[in-house]
Amino acid sequence: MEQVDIFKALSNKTRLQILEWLKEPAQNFPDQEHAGYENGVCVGQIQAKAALTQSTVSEYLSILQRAGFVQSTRVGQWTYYKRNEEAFAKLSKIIKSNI
Amino acid sequence: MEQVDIFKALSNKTRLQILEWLKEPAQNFPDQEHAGYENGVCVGQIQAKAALTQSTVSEYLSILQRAGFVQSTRVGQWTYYKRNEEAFAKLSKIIKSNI
DNA sequence: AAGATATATCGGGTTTTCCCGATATTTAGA
DNA sequence: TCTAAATATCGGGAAAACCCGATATATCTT
Repeated sequence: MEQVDIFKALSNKTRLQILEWLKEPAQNFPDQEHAGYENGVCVGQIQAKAALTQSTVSEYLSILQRAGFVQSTRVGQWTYYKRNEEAFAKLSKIIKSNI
Repeated sequence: MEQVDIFKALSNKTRLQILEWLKEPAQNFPDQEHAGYENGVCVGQIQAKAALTQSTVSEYLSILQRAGFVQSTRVGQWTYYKRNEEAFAKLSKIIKSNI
């Protein structure tokens, strides 16, 4: 993954919003309460909130995952996505000193 | 300037490279020695190193400036661009805590 | 004032991104 | 094993970004 692709992943309003939402899963996705939030939030919940099609949201999550900002866990027929805070810390450092 | 436009400004290899070059003006632009580096580096020097057309480089610098990453100073017929380190520090913090 | 130099702006062809609908894949349950 | 549900992948039209050449603007020199 090249530097520029990291920034491309963040160059979209919806993707930035998804990352924000995932900071507070319980508050932003109360409908998923029954399943808990240990593994993050499933695609369907994110899609409903983003108000885009399922395919688009799935692709966006894939882009964020390739860039390292989220990680996914498959549980049955659901795929849960949660933030990978290390990636943000790493990028923060890079911007502070390398760029 | 919206968050997403900050990242769009960084979503291009050449623009990232320009920002890197401007970290060490004397080393990366030795041909400008006579004029000093207090105000940064002039467009022509950056253009030569980037190997893109003058219009493209001028536009790229404008994009970086709108995003706050560089600031310009006009001296005679030259426009000098230098890094604005505050913008990087600010973005670093935002990524660490806000995004 | 006229010509030369440096930079900015404009118009547009090419490439990439956005976002969709259709379809394929994976897993659960009857 | 058949159907349903959740997600991933594919193909493509529309919008945006890339990058160019041509031209406009600003400043310097003569």
